[in-house]
Amino acid sequence: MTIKDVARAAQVSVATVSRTLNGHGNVAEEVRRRVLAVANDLRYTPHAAARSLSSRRTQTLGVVLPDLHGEFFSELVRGVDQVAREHRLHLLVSSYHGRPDEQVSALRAMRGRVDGLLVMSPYAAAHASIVEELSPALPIVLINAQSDAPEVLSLSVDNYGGAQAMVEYLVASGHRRIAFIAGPEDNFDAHERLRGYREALARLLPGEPEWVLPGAFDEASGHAAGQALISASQRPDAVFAANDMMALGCLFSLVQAGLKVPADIAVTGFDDIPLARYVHPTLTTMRVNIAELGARAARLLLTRLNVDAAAQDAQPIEPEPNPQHHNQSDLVNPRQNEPLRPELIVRESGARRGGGA
Amino acid sequence: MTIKDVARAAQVSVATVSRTLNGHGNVAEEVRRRVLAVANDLRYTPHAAARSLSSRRTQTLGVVLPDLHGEFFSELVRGVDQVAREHRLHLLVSSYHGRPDEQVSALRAMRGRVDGLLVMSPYAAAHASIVEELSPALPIVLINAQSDAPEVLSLSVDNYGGAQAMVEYLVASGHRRIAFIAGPEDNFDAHERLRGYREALARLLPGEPEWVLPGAFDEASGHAAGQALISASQRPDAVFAANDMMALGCLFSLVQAGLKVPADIAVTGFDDIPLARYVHPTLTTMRVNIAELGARAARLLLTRLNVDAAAQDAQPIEPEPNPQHHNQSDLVNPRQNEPLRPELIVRESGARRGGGA
DNA sequence: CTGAAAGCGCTTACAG
DNA sequence: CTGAAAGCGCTTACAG
Repeated sequence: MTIKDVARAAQVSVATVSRTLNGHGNVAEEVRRRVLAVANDLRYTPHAAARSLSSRRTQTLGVVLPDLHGEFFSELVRGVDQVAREHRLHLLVSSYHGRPDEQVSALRAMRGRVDGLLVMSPYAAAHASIVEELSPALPIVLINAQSDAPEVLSLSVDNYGGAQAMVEYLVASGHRRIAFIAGPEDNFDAHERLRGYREALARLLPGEPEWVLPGAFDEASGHAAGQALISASQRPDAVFAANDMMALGCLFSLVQAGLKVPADIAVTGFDDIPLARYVHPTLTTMRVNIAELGARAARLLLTRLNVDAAAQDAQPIEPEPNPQHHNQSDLVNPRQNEPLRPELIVRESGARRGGGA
Repeated sequence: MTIKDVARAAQVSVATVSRTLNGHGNVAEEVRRRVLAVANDLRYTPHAAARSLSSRRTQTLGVVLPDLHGEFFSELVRGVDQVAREHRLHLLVSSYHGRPDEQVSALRAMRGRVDGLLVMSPYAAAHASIVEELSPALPIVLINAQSDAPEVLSLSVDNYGGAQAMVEYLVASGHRRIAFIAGPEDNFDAHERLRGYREALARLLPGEPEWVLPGAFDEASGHAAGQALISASQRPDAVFAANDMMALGCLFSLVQAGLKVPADIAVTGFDDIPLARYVHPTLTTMRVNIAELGARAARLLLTRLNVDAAAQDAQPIEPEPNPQHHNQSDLVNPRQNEPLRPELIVRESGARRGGGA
């Protein structure tokens, strides 16, 4: 069942069938109807690979993630999927399970499969070379990472500002000795959050020393940090964990030790995972709208794709821009690559220190 | 950068380059090395669409889901992804957001994009026609649904057996009046769980009447069911919710009303969502290993693909089977399409009725 | 508005 | 073991 069969049945050339099916307009109305009717009767669907090969377009967006585990990635994919659907694009997902060499081949294999790529790489700039190798040929948007290559767009979460906002909140709530449970050394988000903690602490409480405990973004390391705090000679007023899983681990260890949260010690996190609102006490945290991050990254990529397409269209004859090219004026929003601001979610665990100051 | 460039640089024909890159073996060792070196130098990657068009293989598995929201789907995709990676296959994901008409076009559009399809459709047999239309051309594995078409494979969770096991546990724990919070009418899983509850109740407690409350698989309906139970003239000993979210909603409403769980009333769920181990009391439930479901569905699809490929290979000349064809003997496991058995996870909320019987 | 034909970049019998 | 050539199923200038 190919375009030839449709052409034969409709008594036209394959060129006319192609033009009709692609809505090129320059087809006589009567012929158009006939072709559409025949194609429908025959349940004809164009063969995607053939179409991609000749049109140089795959109608597919690639998403390359470090992993598919957990809510973060499913939310991200959900946001990307939503935008892709709006534009009738398909989604090819790929993960590299922490193996950078696999990511290289995964990225290379995208050639001829996707029109553009969304790449998430929390390991700071680890994959810069491959991205820069690909990006002239394939539009790429980096999520939560940066690249020196000017043609590589990127979109990130304002972890630095978010961490500052949390410290500001804790200080405003009367806390002074604020400990921080850091994330993995090689993690970009973790770094930015630590940097935000340090900056805000130095700015708001100039005399106060910083207090940083190591962590690995998992519950166990939060638990360990909590136990370290319990046995410290002087306990902090508040603990700010670089993510919610560690905050929960810490929370559990404090509660186990008989401490009251937040009366004895406040605990806050970062991410607003679903669990945050179910634990007792409920967790104060910074919410990051991951689906929104995915959706915005996808839109950013689409602008690149449309710009490129428009540039190609224009080359042959007229260099003047065609404003109605895709009726997607919302996509040329200049603020679209601004970092996403996390939102403070106040719940029980970070409440005001008993009676103020 | 095409295969021609590589051929020219290596001073061989494109056919030889193709054979080398595809590991066909019948290439002189010296030539093979030269081609590989040149291809590597040139950073050549075959164009996927061109390859697909001529080889009739896309090296891609399609996953069509009702939605991408939530842990269930991310776990499923994770399991599929793992198997796909092992076989160096790509993953095209698609969701239809509850719109059956969209699913039809989504499925059609898979032509030429994927070698096989994993389709999840909890709305009982709603999409039978489209699946049956496609399946002669495209191998399909249905997840948690069945089809009359014999060529459509399917894999499901043994919700019926799982629900029975939960009732058996509750009865063995001394509970007699066991209420059930049902799921959506049109949901296949929900139906099977209700059926399991009814069967086990009739079998184990012949005199006891069944007690079914409506629900919608969300927390709110579980909460409503809980309130209905509280105001009932005689409270049940235990409530078995058709999924965890409803169990949690019910749990919260009972605790709010001052009841003790499980002392006053036991509450159990189904699914073992992450929250289940964090609520108080922790939730007794049936665990369904969704990633395993995805992985097994993918393996089942792969056997179909390999069988078909083998059949094609065999047709031209020799009908004898080639046992070493893919060295994937684990894939021809005859038990591979057996339903996945959920596992009882005993936690606090479903504990033994005070002192037995 | 329509058709004949070239071409997209590969793979694969077919000959040698 | 190797190459010339057909063919996969489309799209798209190019003519008319």
